[in-house]
Amino acid sequence: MLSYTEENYLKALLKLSFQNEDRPEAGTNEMAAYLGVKPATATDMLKKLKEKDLVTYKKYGKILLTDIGRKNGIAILRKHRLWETFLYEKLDFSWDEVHEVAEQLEHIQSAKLVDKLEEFLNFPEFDPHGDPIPKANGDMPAIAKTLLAELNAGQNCKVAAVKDTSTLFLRYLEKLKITIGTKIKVLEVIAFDGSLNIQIENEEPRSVSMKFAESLFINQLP
Amino acid sequence: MLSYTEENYLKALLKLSFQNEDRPEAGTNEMAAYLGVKPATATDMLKKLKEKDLVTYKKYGKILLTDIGRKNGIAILRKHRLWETFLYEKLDFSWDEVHEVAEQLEHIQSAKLVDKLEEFLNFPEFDPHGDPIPKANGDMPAIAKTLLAELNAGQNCKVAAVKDTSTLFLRYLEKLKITIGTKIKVLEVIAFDGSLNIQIENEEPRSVSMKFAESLFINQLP
DNA sequence: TAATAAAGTTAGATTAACCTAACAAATATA
DNA sequence: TATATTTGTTAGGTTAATCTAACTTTATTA
Repeated sequence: MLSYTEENYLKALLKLSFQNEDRPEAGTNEMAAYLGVKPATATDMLKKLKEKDLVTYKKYGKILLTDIGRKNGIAILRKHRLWETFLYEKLDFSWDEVHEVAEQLEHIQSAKLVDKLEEFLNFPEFDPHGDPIPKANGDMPAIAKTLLAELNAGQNCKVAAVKDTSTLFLRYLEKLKITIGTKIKVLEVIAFDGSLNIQIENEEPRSVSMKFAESLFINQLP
Repeated sequence: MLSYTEENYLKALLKLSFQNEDRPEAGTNEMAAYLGVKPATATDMLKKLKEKDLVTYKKYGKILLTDIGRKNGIAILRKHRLWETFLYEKLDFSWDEVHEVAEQLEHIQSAKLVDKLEEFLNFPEFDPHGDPIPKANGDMPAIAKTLLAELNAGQNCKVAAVKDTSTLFLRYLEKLKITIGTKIKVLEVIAFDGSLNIQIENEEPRSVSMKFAESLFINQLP
């Protein structure tokens, strides 16, 4: 049985490994920063996780999840995303409110609860932020990894997921009436500052910054 | 903010105060036994709770909840019973499975979550065991406190709640097709051993033990 | 009421998760 | 490549919640 804290370390490592697709390992400071603890604390915990065969760890080396560690991390991510979906769909929580509560709910221990919750929600594939929900066996739908910023003028796409899940960004999206699935057409790319002119569904064209375009994952449309 | 453990002590004290209607206070050993810790541990924690003004406590004296302590305890009970209702009604958990998971869920911190959950469940008054669910303001429907064992031959009643929530008892009730609201008629009281002959709804009459009759709270019917 | 039993407390340890401060290794840069 | 910077580790300490063992107070009973 893993402690609340151990679970958080595994989840952090998993998230960091997604963030750098080609580099699935992380460093001590990186993990500490992500978890809001001091590096010394992370060192201690990583040694402990190594003892439990959940991560590979060597002094001054990079950290990787073992297969068991990965399996556990994915189970937590699954719970997190199912709870987010529940909060959003059944309890009318907004996009930016779900995360904080799901951080707590993801640590509830009950295999039956997770599976029943999934069934109750009708086996959703994606959470409210568009991130894929792992199945009970650990399978996970492919992650969209094209950013809006990578498109050229004239191309069409559908919003697949948010890269930035900060409240500020999510509120801004709400204001622009952008949710998962919203269609966007790129009208023009401004070379000067990387900003885009886009058309959201059939609304009036508007401009968004490069920072904005780098925060949205999309699926291209023909 | 209360710790997980502090919350459990408050809830325990509240539960013990319900168990002895006329004696709302508890002793150190009693609490320790209830919580599964050693008396020395309970002593330490009670001192801490006293510092926080959640209980009244004096060396070698009985323990009582303060108003603040009671308020907090009721908030936890509210969460516990709402989650039990959710598990039972929405996720198809059985009578005897809900408690364990609700023990974990009751510690999730989010006022919005509790209130939204209550709304989602349609403001239930009683949990799956028939126990009253406190409202957001702390109000609580009256508790049925007549036992089936107190009735005489010829009297009718409706099952209001279970006094014993052990798996063994709940499973037995299921077998007898007794749930909250089931009508029972007392046909005969056997003076020898306190057992009863009863009719459950319109089933064949059957005998139940005194122990059984002392484990069910009922509301009398005319 | 004196002896015994039950209930409750204290002191001193332990464990998990955290910290600070000082140090060591690895990496980047002048 | 020597030095500076970044990254990571170690040692020693803190806090919350637990324990055991010894002790004290209160309650029961012979």
